[in-house]
Amino acid sequence: MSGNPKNFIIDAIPLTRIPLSRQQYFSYEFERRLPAGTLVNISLFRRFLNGIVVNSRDDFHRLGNIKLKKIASIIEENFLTAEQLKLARFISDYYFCPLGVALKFFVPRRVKARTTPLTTYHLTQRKIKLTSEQQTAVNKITKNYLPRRLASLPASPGQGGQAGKPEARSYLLFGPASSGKTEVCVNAILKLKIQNSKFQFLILLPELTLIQQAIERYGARFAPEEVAVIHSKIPKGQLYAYWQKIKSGKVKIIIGTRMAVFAPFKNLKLIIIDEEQDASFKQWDMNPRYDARAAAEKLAEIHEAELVRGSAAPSIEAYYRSLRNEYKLIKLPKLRITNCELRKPQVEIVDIRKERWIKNYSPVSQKLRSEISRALEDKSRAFLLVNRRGMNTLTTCSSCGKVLRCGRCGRALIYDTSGYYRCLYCGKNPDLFLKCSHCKSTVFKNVGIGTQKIEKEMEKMFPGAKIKRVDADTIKNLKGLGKIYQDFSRKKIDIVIGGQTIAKFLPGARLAAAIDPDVLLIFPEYHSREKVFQQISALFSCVRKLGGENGKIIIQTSYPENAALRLAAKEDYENFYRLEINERQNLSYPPFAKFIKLIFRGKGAAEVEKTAQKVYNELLKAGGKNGRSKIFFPANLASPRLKGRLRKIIIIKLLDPRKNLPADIAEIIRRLDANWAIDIDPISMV
DNA sequence: ATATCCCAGCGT
DNA sequence: CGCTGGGATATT
Repeated sequence: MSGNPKNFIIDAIPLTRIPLSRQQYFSYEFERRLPAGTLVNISLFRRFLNGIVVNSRDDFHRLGNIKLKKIASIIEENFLTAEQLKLARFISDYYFCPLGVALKFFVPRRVKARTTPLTTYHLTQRKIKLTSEQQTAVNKITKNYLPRRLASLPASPGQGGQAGKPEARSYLLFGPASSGKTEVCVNAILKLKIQNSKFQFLILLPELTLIQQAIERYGARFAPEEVAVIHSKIPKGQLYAYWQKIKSGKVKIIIGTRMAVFAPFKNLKLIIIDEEQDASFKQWDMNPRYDARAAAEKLAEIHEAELVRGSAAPSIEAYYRSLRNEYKLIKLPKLRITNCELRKPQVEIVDIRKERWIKNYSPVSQKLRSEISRALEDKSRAFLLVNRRGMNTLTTCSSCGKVLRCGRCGRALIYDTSGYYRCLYCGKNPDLFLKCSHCKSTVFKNVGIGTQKIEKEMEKMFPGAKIKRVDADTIKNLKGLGKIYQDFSRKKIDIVIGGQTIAKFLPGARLAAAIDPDVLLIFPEYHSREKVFQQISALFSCVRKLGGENGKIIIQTSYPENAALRLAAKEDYENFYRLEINERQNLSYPPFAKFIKLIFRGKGAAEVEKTAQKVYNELLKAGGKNGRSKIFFPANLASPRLKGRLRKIIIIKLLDPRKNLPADIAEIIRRLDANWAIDIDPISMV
């Protein structure tokens, strides 16, 4: 007989991967109850690891001879808050991630900080008088500051609203570049801070590059010890110190990237998601593949906090939801800056095809070239936006310029390393000897301009100019970033070449140009047009930062008639939205459908083929019944081989995104082993 | 993470 | 029949 009634059974989640098909907790013996959230050390199959207590119960006389191991040691009682446990559960359930893996992200490495953080702020506490529109926005955001129970939100993001109207506690703050969105947020925070000095505020940013200016704008209003900065480059010890100060309530404002949602907030009252449209909020490369925007929404629900999504070009999903009153839409008027009226930047769409007629084969048009040299003469600066996606080639017909497209699903065909043209979306491989569907030509051109190519071109064209290419390598450390910022401000750099985030990071440029938005425009993704719109909108914010100066924007393209480009050039978001939402509805894309991406990674081609086929058949059987979902045949990826393993992708499209995932499909996904990557609401489908 | 079990393939 | 290696499995 085992089991001692005087003891207690403690259920704990080991911080490791337990297959989703199994129970996520394991039971141990201990002489007293332990509060949920306690960090313990437990033995699990001949090794010791950390775990989180989720439940304690009385022991009982266990049948058979079931022996439980003892909790090895208690590291810290009440280590995780009840709110953190709730959020971890949500992430685990919604994103099909083992609970122990999700919890890992809530547990920082418990090490002493080597140095005390010494953050210096540019204390530019200039008092700016808000416009009446801005003041109204502040009032709207803060009017609900008293805790009020929220009619239960939909359990999962992107699932639309309830029949009954929920209290507006989520806002979409929509205003063009320099319309004062940050001022509104700062003032909302200050107002709430006066109401109750214990309130905590969270500012989420999509990328590291944007952290510093957020610290300057938000952090300056708080004492240095009330500010925490959370991102992956913060040293472990310092991160842990911040974690403790957030938990104790000492820290009042938390500025960070997506991982900041895991912090142990004590009295969270307002969450601001800046650059709401940015896809970097979604973690796509490892578990949990969560979207910080969805997590923040859950976090706001758990803490009964206000949530503000801010953007100059909101995501289609957010705007859609605001029109359905799931978010309250707050619009700031165009072209108004706090103290001076701005002239609209001159925007020019340059038809790059005409360059070929005048025998210019450079990726830089005559027009852009002359604008750059004019900028150099004026000693003003230029920013050239090059999509890093340029690595991916797409193919155009050399004689008519049409993009090669898949006959089955209409997406652009991509030249594969194996030497064939493929549709990476639906897996169809067209004929070996392709003909252009339009003009029957068999001569194609693989398109793709990278940052290096433009850098070389600039060196050739402007030998005296100071040129800086900013890409992933440069962003690796914060010091390098700071240097670029300073060099650019002090005019030590004339031309910067980089991606979209650099446009938002830079202190502004007189000339901003999109070198090749076409790559993005015809990229085989349902949201490619949305991305293009966002990129052009980033050029506007880059140029606007120079205050009253008259800026210039150049967009190079082979599709000057393209509606997304033309509306972006006019900053006409509403019409772009109308166009895009119709397309999404007609073709059943988000927010009218929901995608799930399953990727299998294996060694041998036969095994990969077989496994993918098997799961595909199971899914077909489960989902095919009611016509509510569509399962795409296992396809190859843009890079079929990765880290020596072959890969196959299965896309599930749920046609009724507001309904819960069908139970039989969920069950199949739960049974997939560790060789499968599960991505709910994926950003990319290739 | 890793001991253990199971099975295929091989040699005697 | 026994030995070996590889792969899947379970973990309180």
